[in-house]
Amino acid sequence: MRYQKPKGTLDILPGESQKWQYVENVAQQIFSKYQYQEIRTPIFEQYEVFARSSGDTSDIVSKEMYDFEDKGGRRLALRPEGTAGVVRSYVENKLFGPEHNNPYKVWYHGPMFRYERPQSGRQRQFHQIGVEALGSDAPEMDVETISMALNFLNELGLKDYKVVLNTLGDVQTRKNYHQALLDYLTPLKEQLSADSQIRLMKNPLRILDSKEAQDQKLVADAPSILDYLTDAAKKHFQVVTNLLDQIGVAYEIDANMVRGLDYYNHTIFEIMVTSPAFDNREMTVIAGGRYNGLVAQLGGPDISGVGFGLGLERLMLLLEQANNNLPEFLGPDIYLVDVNDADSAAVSKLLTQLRQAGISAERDYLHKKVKGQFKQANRLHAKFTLTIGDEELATKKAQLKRMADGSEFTVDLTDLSGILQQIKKG
RNA sequence: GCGGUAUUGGUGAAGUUGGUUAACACACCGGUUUGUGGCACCGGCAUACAUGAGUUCGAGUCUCAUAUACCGCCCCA
Repeated sequence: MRYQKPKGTLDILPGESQKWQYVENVAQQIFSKYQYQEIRTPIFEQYEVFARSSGDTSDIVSKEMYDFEDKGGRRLALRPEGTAGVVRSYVENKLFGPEHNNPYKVWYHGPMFRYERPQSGRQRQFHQIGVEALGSDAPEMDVETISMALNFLNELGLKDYKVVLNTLGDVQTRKNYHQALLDYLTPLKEQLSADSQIRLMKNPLRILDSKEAQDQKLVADAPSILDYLTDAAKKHFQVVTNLLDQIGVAYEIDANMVRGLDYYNHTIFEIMVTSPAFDNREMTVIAGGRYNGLVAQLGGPDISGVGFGLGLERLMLLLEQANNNLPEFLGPDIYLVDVNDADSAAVSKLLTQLRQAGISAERDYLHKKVKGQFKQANRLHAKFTLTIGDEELATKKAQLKRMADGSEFTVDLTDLSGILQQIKKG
């Protein structure tokens, strides 16, 4: 039997994992400047948490969710996205209460699961970093969210992106527009693609997003949601765009941009990039928006939220392409060579002392000969080697060799700080 | 869920109309150097061609099924 990882999953091996740590560290740094703190919620939740929040007819719920029954007969699901779990936690822990700071700002990172066909940058287990700000319906909060996303990308050295913006308005807007769209499209039903004919019943907004040429032609003359905004919704969006203008964030408005999840309203945005990593096709790396009403939907008070999520697999492809100086794993500062097994205990003892003194140190564990140990030290990119044998142990003097140029220094084995000093000099 | 392409050692791969020991290179290990790396030379390294069936005297080479990867659709991060 030959085992292989499940379809659509990835081993993130050493070498690769450094990049992930780097990105997560940058996220942590940037987000904390905006006073976001990390939250860790379960990887699985009650099925209903996702079904209720995302919408029963959404693709995620209807065909992409990993749902299962546990041994106690509970219906659970692996999280397909991060927001629902965070909101559930916010409600369950009553984080809206007066003793907590609101807006309550959290970020998270971790694996998400969707049962779909894997492709480049798309996995069944994939990873997202996301942020949520709960408890403010101020448009300023939308803008902060967008600018934080951009700040994050900038810090990673990614520059070639554009911000695409739209508004889905409030409940009344949605209702009015929904009807207007139906009025327009229903007579044209026969001209729509087969997929879009189904969408017409389930979620007509999605037709706006169709890639079928025949649909796009019809959509071009469809009513725009921007003409159906209520006064309040219009005002909210205006403040958002004004603020973006004032802080110098360029954006495009795409009135046809929609969302696969039902819980969004008001401002939605995507940050898109065009990169050789995706064959120079436009690709969304960050998507977010406002979801007033979701907290209430999951049993909490009528509290607003806004956030975004980004796919780490896609981000990694971009970073590789951008070829920014990503961190590499460094070899040991010193590699201890033991000449024969009898000296092994002394070597291990010194090794421990060196590590306790705060430097990275390594030795041989394969009983290699001296030559082999030097090869190994070279391969690990060790900065120094220290050779220890009977003679050295007897005289307490040993040769510290700088691997870069081969120069050697005699050091006193009883003088740990002297050795450390020499190593720190490089 | 639908369609297309692919799958040979640790890696990159060659494998002719199905017919002896699965080429070559890199990496790795060992030796030349009985205590010192990066170079050179020598040697070693796939009972095995994704898995399972089938056709055949004989299959890495043909057929079918399954798995996985990649690409497109759907959808999305």
